[in-house]
Amino acid sequence: MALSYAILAALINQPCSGYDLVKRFNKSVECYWSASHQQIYKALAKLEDDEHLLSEKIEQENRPNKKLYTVTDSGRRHLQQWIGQGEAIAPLKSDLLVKLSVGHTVPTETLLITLDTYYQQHKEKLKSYQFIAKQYAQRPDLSREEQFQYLSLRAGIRQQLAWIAWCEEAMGFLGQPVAVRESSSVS
Amino acid sequence: MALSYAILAALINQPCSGYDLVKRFNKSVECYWSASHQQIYKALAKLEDDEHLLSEKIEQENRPNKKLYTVTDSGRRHLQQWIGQGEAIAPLKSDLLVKLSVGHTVPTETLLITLDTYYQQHKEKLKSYQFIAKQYAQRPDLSREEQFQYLSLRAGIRQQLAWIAWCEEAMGFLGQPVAVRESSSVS
DNA sequence: TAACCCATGTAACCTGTTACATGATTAA
DNA sequence: TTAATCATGTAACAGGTTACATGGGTTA
Repeated sequence: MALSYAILAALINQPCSGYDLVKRFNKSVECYWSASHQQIYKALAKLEDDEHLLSEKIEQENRPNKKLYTVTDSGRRHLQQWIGQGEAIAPLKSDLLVKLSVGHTVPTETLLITLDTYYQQHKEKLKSYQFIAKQYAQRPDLSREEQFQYLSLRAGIRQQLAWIAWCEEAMGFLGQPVAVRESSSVS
Repeated sequence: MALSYAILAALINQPCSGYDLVKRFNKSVECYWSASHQQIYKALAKLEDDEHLLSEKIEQENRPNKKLYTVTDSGRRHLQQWIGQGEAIAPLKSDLLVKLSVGHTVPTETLLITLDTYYQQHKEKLKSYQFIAKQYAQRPDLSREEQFQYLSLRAGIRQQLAWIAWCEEAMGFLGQPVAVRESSSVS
């Protein structure tokens, strides 16, 4: 359900092919939803069937043909009415928290190793978000459209910062020096 | 998959029936995973079948009988090896962010109303987390088991705080006075 | 007497993941 | 010549949601 809306949202900003959508969904930010190409192609077919999307066949030389998808008026209305709906927030689901909540059943060393794999990933993600954010922040002439994208991006950054801060708290609790690897080494 | 582990984690702390598990999963915190009773009963049956759980039939008067589930040695090992595994962090999926990223396509007023429904829910959730956290914080004699639960809870709190701060930022961006309803009214 | 709690399930459906399939072009 | 990119799909399966089912006991 939400996937269809995420697709409409992506295509309303920039029409493209299924293949390109997959990249936009899974590479970097831009999208606050994720899906496999199988899901996306299926959802695109459904949306076209429901006349929320129009596809135009683009013939190409030296590479496969592709379909360019554009949002119809009906699709736009469909998306707009969804935006107007307040929904229940998704319940927190985190395998890391499940693991930590029974941390007393495994050796501290094991926990630290596991925790660190999550920690590194959150730091990576933060870095890639901040890289994009910097490009927005440096320009004073953002369009309203871009301002909204920037705003959403800042939520992603806040999330990652929250996770990172907590990982460091957890590492501290586990009695281990934080920041051995790279961050905040003084001097 | 992760659901089975979440069940093992919950039952290792405190054996109980399927019915009670449902409550522990969905009421308040304690669990960092969620599931419907249908899912839980199914997963319990599977876990018992795989000998990670043992069930004991409890006969009751004046109410239906129930099954008390306990984690077996095999179940404990199964959980422990999972805890030792680092996994890829779940990609951020947020319908609110999808909505805001195309905020320019709807009236500001609509966005504010939608945003507020999420905002209120995050504040509610935070309040309930903090209520439980206070009980942990007031006691200096926490067991190691409880310390780990408290630690996990603090992650939930950080998440909610991050969402709340961002909602306020977004409301500010939309040019609306924040905190009309209750929070941080000075004097 | 209506609604809710206790307690456990089945069935149909939708969503999401993994594996499989094709076939030309281009870069290492 | 191996792997990666472009481009779009099908099929089987696992995970999750919604609806349906039962039936006594308690609370308003």
